[in-house]
Amino acid sequence: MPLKNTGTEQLIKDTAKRLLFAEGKLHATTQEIADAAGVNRTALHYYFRSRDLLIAAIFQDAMQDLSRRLAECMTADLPFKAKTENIIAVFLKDMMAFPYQETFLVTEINTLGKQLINNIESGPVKSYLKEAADEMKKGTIEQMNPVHFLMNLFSLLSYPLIMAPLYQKLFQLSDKNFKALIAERGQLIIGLLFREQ
Amino acid sequence: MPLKNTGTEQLIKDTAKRLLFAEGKLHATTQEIADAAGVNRTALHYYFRSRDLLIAAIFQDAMQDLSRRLAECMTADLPFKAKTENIIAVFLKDMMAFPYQETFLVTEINTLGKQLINNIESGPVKSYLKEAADEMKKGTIEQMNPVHFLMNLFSLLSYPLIMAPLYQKLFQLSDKNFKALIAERGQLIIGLLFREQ
DNA sequence: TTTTAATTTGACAATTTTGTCTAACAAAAA
DNA sequence: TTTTTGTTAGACAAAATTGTCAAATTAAAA
Repeated sequence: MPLKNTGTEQLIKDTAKRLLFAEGKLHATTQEIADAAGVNRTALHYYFRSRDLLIAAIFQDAMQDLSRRLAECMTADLPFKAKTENIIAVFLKDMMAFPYQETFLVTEINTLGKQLINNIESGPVKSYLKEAADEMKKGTIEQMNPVHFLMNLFSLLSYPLIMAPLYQKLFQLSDKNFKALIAERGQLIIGLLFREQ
Repeated sequence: MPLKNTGTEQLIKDTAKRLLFAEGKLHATTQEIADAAGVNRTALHYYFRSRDLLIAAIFQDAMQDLSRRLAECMTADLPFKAKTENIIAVFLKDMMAFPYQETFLVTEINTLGKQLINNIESGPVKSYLKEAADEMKKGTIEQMNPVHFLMNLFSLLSYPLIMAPLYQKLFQLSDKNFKALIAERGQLIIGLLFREQ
């Protein structure tokens, strides 16, 4: 008999991702996840066997998603600056929806060990770094280790969103004003990373 | 009778901070903390009553430490660029020792609520932002909302260290090479934030 | 409709984690 | 030395969290 595919398995995973990646509740229990999904906690065991396996599935999904996004963005058939603008658009959007995804990944790696990372493809990143090096020779971007360039890019994109709860208070910004600031950052980052044309 | 002050209370807190802030094990249990400190788990209850209170104490300490560092750095009696260089030195050193301190703060805020932040002093930051605005008028730094300038600064400083476990793999860097890269970032950040002299 | 199998659920069990209590221990004071 | 009190540790209890099982439900297949 084929699966009925009621969507519950996906619902559980999506709900867990919302709690973990969007709301940043990294200690979420199976009960909290089940409640948020509106299903009995047993369903979680039916589909994933155990909490650890659910977390492992979410971890793998997130790693694969990150790998896929990197591969798509880094190897897009675009000139370097346009490619970088696309990276910013894609990652900024993703960070706004799921600011704590990378934090979750790192926390899991820190608690379970680095062997969790087995399948992250570094090829696409390598080729982007090579392009960045070429741009530096051309003089369109500052001379530096290309790894710095990429770390700068991701830092400027991601960190403000990860630290939003702290920074909103520190800078005394309303939700609305903070969002407006974040929306400005795409352009601003381009301006910082590329020399004035 | 005076306290014997065996240092155990401080030892427990320091050990917990090491696990949480340095090793990034945000799910550390009381047993793990006690074991790492080499004390009986009961000692933890003797000094802090409960796990929640220990976490609360650590949270308050971290917030106060952050506040203090901000106040000291932001109001130092130095010209703007030197002040910024000092901020970089101070925060880079701290991030190298405790990369997950801010992550811990944000995670706690996300799980327990924003009312956790009651006593962060925004005055010193405000005055630094004002100075940054003045520099923009003078033209030594790019024109932008000063909040962006400060978010850029902290992002460039902090994010690479927080994401080290991921980035080392993604960039295929040994511990040694990664450390060397991080050590370069102070200068690099200054170069990015300040116009060529 | 009846059958069949996937799904969902509630009750219960096991495990993990946290918290308490009492006694042992250690060091300063009497 | 004896007393006193802060500290530490082991045994036990409670609570929270996770895991299991069997029955009920649902929807597709026969």
